[in-house]
Amino acid sequence: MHGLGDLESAVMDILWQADRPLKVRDALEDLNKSRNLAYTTVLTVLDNLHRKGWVRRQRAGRAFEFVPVDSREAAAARALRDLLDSTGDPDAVLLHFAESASDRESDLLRRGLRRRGGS
Amino acid sequence: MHGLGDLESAVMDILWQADRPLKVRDALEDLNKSRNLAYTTVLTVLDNLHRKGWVRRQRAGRAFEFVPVDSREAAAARALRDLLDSTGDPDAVLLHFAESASDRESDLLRRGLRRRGGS
DNA sequence: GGTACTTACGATCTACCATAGTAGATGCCA
DNA sequence: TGGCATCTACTATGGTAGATCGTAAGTACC
Repeated sequence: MHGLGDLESAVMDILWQADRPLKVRDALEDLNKSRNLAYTTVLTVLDNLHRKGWVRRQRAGRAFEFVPVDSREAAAARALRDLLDSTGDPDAVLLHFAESASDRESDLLRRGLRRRGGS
Repeated sequence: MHGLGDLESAVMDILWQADRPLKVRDALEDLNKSRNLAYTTVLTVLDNLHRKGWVRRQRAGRAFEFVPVDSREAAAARALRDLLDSTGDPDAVLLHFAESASDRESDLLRRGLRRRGGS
C-alpha cells in the first residue's frame, strides 16, 4: 500500500476482509492457505503493524486481537493524498489526473463528488 | 514518487524544474546547493533512472544530456493509478477519495473533469 | 604526451523487510 | 501442583534496494 512491505500488505488485506478482530492464529491460518509461515512470523508482522499505527490490538483472554485502525478505503485515500503531497505540486497533479481520467474513473469521481455534496 | 528513492526523486525534481536537458554536472551543481555529493554519485543515479526508464539521454559532445521521459504531472498520475490498482478495489477507493475530497480537491477534480470533456 | 572531463563498473554501507527461533509468562488439565 | 500448550517479547539472520563513491579507461584539446 504505502510504507508497507508485501507480507505486511497481505496481513492488512486479511484483516480488512475479515470484518471482525483476528488473533495471530486466525491470520496465520488464513495466510497459510497459500503459503507456510511460522506463527512467530505473523506475530512479528502484526506487532510491526501495531507499532506503525496500522492496527489496534486488544486483549482477548491470553491473546491479542487485531483490528485495522482505518478502513481499506480510508487508508488508501490517505496514501493517495500522501502521494499527492509528495509530488511538489499536488494541485497540478490532481488536475492532470482528472483531465486524464478514463470513463470509468470519471464516473466514479463524479459520483463521489455528487454524494459528497457542497458546490 | 513511486519506486524511486529519495535521491532519485530529488534528481527527477531537478530535471523537471529545469525545462531543458541537463548534464550530470548541471544536476550536480544544483543538488550541491544544499548538500555535497560526489560527481559519480549523481552520474550513477542518472544512470539508474535511465535504466529504469524515467529519463532519456542523448549525447552532447562527450557528455550525456538527460531529459525526463514524462512530465511530473503524467508521472504522478501514473503513480496514482498504480497505487489505486494495488489496493485490491480501485473503484471503491476512488469513490471514497472523491467523497472525502476537501473543497480545494473538489474544485480541482471538477475543473479537470470539465476540461476533460465527455459526459 | 599530459590534463581535464566523461562514462562504465563495481564496492561498501545502510535501512527496511521477511522470516523465524528462543525465552519467559500464563492458563488449563490431569 | 506440576507439566503441557499457547501466547508475547526480544533478538537474529539474510536479502534487496538505494545512497554513496572510487577506480579504470576513453576521448578531446592544448
